[in-house]
Amino acid sequence: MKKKLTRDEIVDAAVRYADVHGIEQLSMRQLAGELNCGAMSIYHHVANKDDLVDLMIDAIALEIEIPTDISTQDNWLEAMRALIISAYKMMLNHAWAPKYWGQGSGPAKNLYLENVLRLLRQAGFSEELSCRGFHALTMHVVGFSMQVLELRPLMDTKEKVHELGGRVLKEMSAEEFPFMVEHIHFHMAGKDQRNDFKYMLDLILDGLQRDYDSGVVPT
Amino acid sequence: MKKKLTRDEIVDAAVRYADVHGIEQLSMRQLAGELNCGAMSIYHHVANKDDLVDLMIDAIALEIEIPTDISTQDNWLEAMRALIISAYKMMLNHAWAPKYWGQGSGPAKNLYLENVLRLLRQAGFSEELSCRGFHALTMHVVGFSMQVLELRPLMDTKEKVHELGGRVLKEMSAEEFPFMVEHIHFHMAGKDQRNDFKYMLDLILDGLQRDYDSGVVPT
DNA sequence: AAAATATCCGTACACTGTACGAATGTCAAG
DNA sequence: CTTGACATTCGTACAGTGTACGGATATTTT
Repeated sequence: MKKKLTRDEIVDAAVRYADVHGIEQLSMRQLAGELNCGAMSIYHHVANKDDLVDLMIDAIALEIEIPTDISTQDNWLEAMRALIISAYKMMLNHAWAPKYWGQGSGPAKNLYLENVLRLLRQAGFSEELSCRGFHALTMHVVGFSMQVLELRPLMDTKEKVHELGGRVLKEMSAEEFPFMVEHIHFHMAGKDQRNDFKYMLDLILDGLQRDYDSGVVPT
Repeated sequence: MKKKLTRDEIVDAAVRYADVHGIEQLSMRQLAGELNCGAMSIYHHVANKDDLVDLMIDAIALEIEIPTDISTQDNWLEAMRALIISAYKMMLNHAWAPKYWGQGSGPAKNLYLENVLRLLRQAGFSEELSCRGFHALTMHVVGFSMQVLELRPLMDTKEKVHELGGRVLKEMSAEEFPFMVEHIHFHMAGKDQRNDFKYMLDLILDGLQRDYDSGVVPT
């Protein structure tokens, strides 16, 4: 018998492999190669591949920084901002995560979700408004990171932006899609250095705060 | 020789098959069975499976209702609302769409994106603010529909909501996750009949309008 | 020491995408 | 009508996938 194989080792190796090579390249045999073991050995610690992905999701969920009770008391808004941004950054560190985030449900992920809810409820939001805020915020993290992660590999250097922009522009007529062409030129000029994630995050948070202050009932 | 096979037939059949059985069940052989042809025949009309998915994306993009110039003149806001909601409804009709939306780039999809940009620019938004609005709105469609489509099959009937809620509650201790437990009970009570998609959409649109009125420069 | 259990892994099977080339149909020029 | 070029269909084959099964070996329990 070789070395003792553990669940955590397997999951860690799978996460690393997916980070580097993409999750579509992650197969049980590849992973076994990484772990210097036979492919079927993995199945003694993991039910099947879907189960493995679930465990991977919860492994990366651990990277989210959970607010302490102390940091909460000051003001819920800053604590929430930090929590959501931390979750967002975690997603950006694992390009495969947003697409699979939804199908996982482990303790670390639950702790994250619990804290989103907690900050809202303890700030005095009604169950209804908390429910709305909860879904809005968690959706924003997944949706935005997915969008960014699709675009980023195509535009992470100035050269690539130009190369891609040029290729797209060649196939797209300026008569048919004048605003798209303008938009691509805008990106190619490198003028999009804003942080839209935080902008939209504040949009949501401000909206929630307004509804809270005005006592609006969600409809 | 059997019947003449066309690209559109293939793509339509693929979309229907993915709608019914899920895209993960869509294989070239299954699709060939649906079309009463050999698996390899498909490759004469389609480069490979990725290409097929691209074509599927553009096929469903056709379902988005594009605003006419007339409907635009009244007010851009209502036209934009209608356009975005139409795109959202299209996504809901094709559960596999949001995950693959990003990797497709055909004329119908481009026309949709072009119109999002057009409405903003013709309403007088700067390039900068249009860029922000464009990404915010298109992201909202994909992100929100993905979230909804993950949850919906688990909670599309009262029985399933109860069954799922009960199962989750059994594994989740109320001491560890009190707010999650409360949240699940809230959903199980059927009190979440709001339309959060439109709520958040208006949040974005109002935010853009405010920035426009106050002449804020995106940072 | 013997039996039970945990862990590892080689083999096999049904499935996938698709490269290759052979078969068959369609059509145009001689 | 014949012939040659091209379009279209599809059978076979191959490498890769997830994983069921059962045998081998190590560890623990009795």
